[in-house]
Amino acid sequence: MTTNTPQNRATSRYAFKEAEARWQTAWEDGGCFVAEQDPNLPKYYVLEMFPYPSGRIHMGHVRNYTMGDVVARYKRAQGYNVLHPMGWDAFGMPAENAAIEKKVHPAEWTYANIDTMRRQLKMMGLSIDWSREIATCHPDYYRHEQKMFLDFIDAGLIDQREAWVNWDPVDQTVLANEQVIDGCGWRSGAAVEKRRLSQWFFKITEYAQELLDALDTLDRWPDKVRLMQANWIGRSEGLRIEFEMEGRDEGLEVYTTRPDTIFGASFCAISPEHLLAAELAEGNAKLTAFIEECGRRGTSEAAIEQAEKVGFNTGLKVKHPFILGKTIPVYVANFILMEYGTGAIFGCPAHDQRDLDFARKYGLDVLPVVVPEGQNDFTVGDIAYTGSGKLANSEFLDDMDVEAAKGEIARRIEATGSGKREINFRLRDWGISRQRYWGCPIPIIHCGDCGAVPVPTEDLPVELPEDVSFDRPGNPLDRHDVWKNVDCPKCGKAAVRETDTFDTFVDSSWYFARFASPQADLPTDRAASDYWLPVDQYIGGIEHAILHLLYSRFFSRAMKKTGHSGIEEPFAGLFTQGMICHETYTTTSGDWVEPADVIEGDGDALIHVETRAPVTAGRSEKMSKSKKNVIDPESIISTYGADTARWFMLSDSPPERDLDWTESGITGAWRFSNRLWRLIAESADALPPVRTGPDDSSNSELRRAVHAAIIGVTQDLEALHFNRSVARVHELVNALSDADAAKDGAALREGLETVTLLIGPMMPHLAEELWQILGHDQLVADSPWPVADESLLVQDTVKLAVQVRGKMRGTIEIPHDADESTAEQAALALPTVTAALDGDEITKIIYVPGRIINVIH
RNA sequence: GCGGGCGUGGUGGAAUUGGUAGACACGCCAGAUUUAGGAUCUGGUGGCGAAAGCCGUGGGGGUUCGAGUCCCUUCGCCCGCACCA
Repeated sequence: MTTNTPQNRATSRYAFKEAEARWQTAWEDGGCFVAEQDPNLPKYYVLEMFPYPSGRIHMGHVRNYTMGDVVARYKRAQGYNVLHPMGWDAFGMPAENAAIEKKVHPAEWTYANIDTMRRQLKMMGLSIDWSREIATCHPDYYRHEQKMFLDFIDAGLIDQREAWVNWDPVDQTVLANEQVIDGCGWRSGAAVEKRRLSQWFFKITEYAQELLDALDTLDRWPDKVRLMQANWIGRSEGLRIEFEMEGRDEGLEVYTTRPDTIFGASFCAISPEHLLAAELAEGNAKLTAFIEECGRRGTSEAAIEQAEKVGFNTGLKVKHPFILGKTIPVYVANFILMEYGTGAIFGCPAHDQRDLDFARKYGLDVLPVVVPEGQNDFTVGDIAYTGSGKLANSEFLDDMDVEAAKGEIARRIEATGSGKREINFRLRDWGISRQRYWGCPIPIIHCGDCGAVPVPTEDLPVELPEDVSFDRPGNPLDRHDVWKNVDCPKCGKAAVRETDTFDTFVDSSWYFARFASPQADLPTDRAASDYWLPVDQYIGGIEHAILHLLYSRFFSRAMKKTGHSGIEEPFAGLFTQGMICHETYTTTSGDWVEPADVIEGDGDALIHVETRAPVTAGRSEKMSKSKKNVIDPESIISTYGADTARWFMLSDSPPERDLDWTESGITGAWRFSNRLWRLIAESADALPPVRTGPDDSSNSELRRAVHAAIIGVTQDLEALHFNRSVARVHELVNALSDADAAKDGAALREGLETVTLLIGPMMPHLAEELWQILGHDQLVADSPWPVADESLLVQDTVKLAVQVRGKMRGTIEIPHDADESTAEQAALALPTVTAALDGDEITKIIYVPGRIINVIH
């Protein structure tokens, strides 16, 4: 203790380094944040998306974990039994890239990163139960994942089939979509090919309807995330139609959501991956080349849809089902997805933009069959018409609206037996096979006789072999003969292990459940998970709005079906935070410059600190290493302290929006924390002693400010509006700074104690320090949240805005329960009002008690 | 291409959800003070105007007694798109 004599307090600044370390030790020694199951206490499970151990924490982590920590500490103060754990999403490609580039084993690299990042997170003073830490790359974690996979197989939730991948012929490896740049492998530069590989799938599509319906129950999720998931699931009601093909026995099955436009059909198109395309390509070199060319695109939907729409006329024709004698050409087209519907469509160019682009390119007919109300001479140019209207050029459908026409076509098609109504989903099954080393091994053994045989439970875990090298292309598991070659568990013959590993999304789809019982022998301890689950507040980046969250929702259902859990929805509350941005700097030659290397030269011009070359400030962008606009959290915490960093993260920017990192922002937070420390350290000795009984303080104005702040901060924290709670704390501190310790001692003590408790979740170290200075022995971490005395907030009079014809003309102060005539009289007595009326007759007066009075003339 | 979001002073943002636009903070201006500190304190600060006042929430239009908030339209920027995590 160095700061506790009055002299020191008055003259020194807050010694954050020493204090933060001291309070972190106090929390740890007291076991403050160790969560224990207690059925008598209401639980609250706060979880932030766990980090990938990429090396060091970044500002996005600081923001994410600060917000979660505020919620955790606030809920703890409110009397909840809080679970707030931390772990590592530790499998993934960067570890393998490091192995290739830096010759370090993925495990070694990963665990070293975890050590660094754990140490950095601990510097932040988070209220985390570190005894529950898990890492997904540890066999103690992934053995349970393998067990659940086997249970999922038994429950019929798993499928094995072929699927397309991006293949790099030089690196002999499968590429992620992000590794395909302009159709070439990111490392080798070789043209990417598409290959079909046998892969494992989770049958998430069986839950499509349920996952869609249950979105309505997630009332503490952002609407936009629910909407994005609903669109992703993409339920559509349409019609499957079989067209007769000329000169062939079998028909062509297409799926359409616009059967009403069938009279406008001018072509059919099938996916390059369609079986018919493959059949026609045999002995047709041109078509084969076309299909191969399509295969050189990436597999991503964005790449497919953005590519210019091209097709290949197969020469085949189908018969129009309703126009006798009319035939329609069949194309193979690059924009048809095999995964959706039947992999074949009929194109009606007038009413679908993609079809229109295609038709214009190949000179196909564009016949409008839906005409907007009142436009009889309607034609389509370069923009397809997708709105409502009346059917035209469509024989028996003419003059119907779109919905009626859809129904009529469906009825007629079904009557002929050439098709049926069908509900389709855009959602595809979740392919989980990854041809990589650093992931959870898929516990399957392939036997020539028995096929794919699950590894028996007693043989789990299937551990990754450690003696692997990355000096050759391809998956090291594939060439690890000792690990790979095993006996078939069924028949005992020589067999080989599955060398694919799980998608890392599998790891992150159930970690929240593992935190409830991280040491359990089974994947979950049901008593623990039944108590703690679901997660009450989940916090993370918007970039996970779809995949991670949807997969976790599926996994919860699968775990319920297999008895591993009792819940369907994993995350009762969800909050998605914005990103951290920073100004970018470039030299005249366009190279990025780190903020730390930029200084002001002569005048205001920016220059490079060493080369003195001129530097241009660019727009603020998401912090990224490639743009060199990152600020290292550890250096910020060392310089300003964890509390200052946390306070800045919470200030100003609404948490769901992007936050601009600025030097002035962090120094502003730094000054505020010192100002608050000084305010309390300097007045502590002049205050009356710690209260023991009811408050009898007299300064009601000050007390009103204090209790209004309690209500405001509580509401704002409850709504996760951290920036507003920060503003309210500022307001309270401003009010307290104006108070006189000699005159309003008791009220001031109440106010200072209150503000200390209110900042507790946000600046926990400083709060402990101030609480001690104010004479308390107990930790803030163990203290209850302040409760407002609402009776102090009742005011006798209210200030009312007075408008004349909606224009603000002044204010009046009247009793809060004043009747209309009192308010009117007061309003009309205002000189600004009489001036604005200018003698006109009043036609109407609108009086909204407590809000406004509006005089109309 | 499809889907989603955002736009308010010099800056970050606030606005009880249709009722006094700009809380709070940064910056800036003026002053004070000093143990010269990553200072502190006091006052001012949306724009135009001497003032009265007028104008102001990306642009245009509409609904309403009243619109930052609701509707239509338009522009700009950002995010996601299934093997990144």
